[in-house]
Amino acid sequence: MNDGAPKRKPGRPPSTEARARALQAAREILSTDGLNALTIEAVASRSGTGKPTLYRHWANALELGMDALMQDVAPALPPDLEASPKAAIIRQLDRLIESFSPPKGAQIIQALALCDGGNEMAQRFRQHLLYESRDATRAMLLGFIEKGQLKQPKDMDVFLDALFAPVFYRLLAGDDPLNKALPAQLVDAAFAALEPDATEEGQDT
Amino acid sequence: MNDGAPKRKPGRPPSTEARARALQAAREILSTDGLNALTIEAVASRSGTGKPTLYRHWANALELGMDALMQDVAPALPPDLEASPKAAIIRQLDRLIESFSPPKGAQIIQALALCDGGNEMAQRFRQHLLYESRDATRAMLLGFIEKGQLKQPKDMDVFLDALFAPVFYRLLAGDDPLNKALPAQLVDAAFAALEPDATEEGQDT
DNA sequence: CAATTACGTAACGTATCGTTTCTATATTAA
DNA sequence: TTAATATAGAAACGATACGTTACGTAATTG
Repeated sequence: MNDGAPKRKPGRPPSTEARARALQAAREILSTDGLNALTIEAVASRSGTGKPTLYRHWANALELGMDALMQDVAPALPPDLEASPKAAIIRQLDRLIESFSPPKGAQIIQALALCDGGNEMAQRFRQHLLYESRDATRAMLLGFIEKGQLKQPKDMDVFLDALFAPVFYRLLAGDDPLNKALPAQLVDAAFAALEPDATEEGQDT
Repeated sequence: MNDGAPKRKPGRPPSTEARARALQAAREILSTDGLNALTIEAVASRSGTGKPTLYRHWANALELGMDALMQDVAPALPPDLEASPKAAIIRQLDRLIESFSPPKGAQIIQALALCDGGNEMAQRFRQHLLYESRDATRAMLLGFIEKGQLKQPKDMDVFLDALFAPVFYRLLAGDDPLNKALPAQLVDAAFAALEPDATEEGQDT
């Protein structure tokens, strides 16, 4: 669109450095004092940025916090159709759980619960945290199904929920920290519903 | 224990009426203005209760809110071993979803995300909202298993997560309101993992 | 009645909010 | 070089809610 005309507006340009300093200060506050301590004034004083500057970039402290939290969440893995379906999904879930290591996971849940939902920042946040890895996994599953390596689940969304929802549920409950074994358990349970015949699992008892 | 001695302390007893007025005002504020608007001062002014009195009953506005929210959540159904396993579970989930009808569901999620987790109120809240129906369902499932009407899931907690986690996940995501069809979908998906042989469902295609 | 305890009101100091005003600085356009 | 423009950071503002205290009143026990 506006490629040939990198027309810069007159006047002093916004300082990318001030923005970066603010985000860095926010990440530090999050890691040590939590989301409740992340106030605009705390970030301003810690980063040496003026409050009006912060309000030019973010509508309020929560949006700043969401921005900071997103920086620490690894992007979803690209679909990997070489591995086995189970292994590929487990890798996606592992990646997700890694990004939610304390104290980040609880803070992300808090931000998800607090954010408005209507505004643009909240939508980016949800997309990044809830749907990116889910969508990548969906695409991967469709690939496996097409290749005949996977049976079609009755309802894809319900199937994906069985994989992803427990991760967030446990963060929300808070009692039971996410552990490394969870992804394999979830995948096993979900796949059991897909394999009424092929008993590759030795499911005696 | 202290049954024979209903020993009342000297002095004016706490007013149960003031407490009830506060909870009622809190419920009204929640239903119209949301959890963010539920401040101690708002409840005080609306209910005619003094702030010190409120602070005698609750440590802060969030705890008051949790107390108010709990009043609107129906208790879990008692185990029902007469119905079919699927129907009985669906009834539990229906009951749960009913309690989460807007705007309550989102507020409950918000309170779960915000509450400390360590303090006693938060534990009661989680027990009431996350675990009561889950525990009732677990007991019911064990009953069905004992009667031979249900196959034992590989991991009971993962199985219960497949039923309950998606409900909270969808509330957290916010995009996709809870609908009446969800419980049956969840139960179908979860049971698919249990019935590699007994095809009581007509699962063709 | 005296002692005790909760009630509601008013006021307090603190924190944070989001905004406004100000001067200094950086950048573009003439 | 100069004028115009827009951001930077500092300081102060009024507003809201916090959680606490002091006070006089009401209710209950002994």
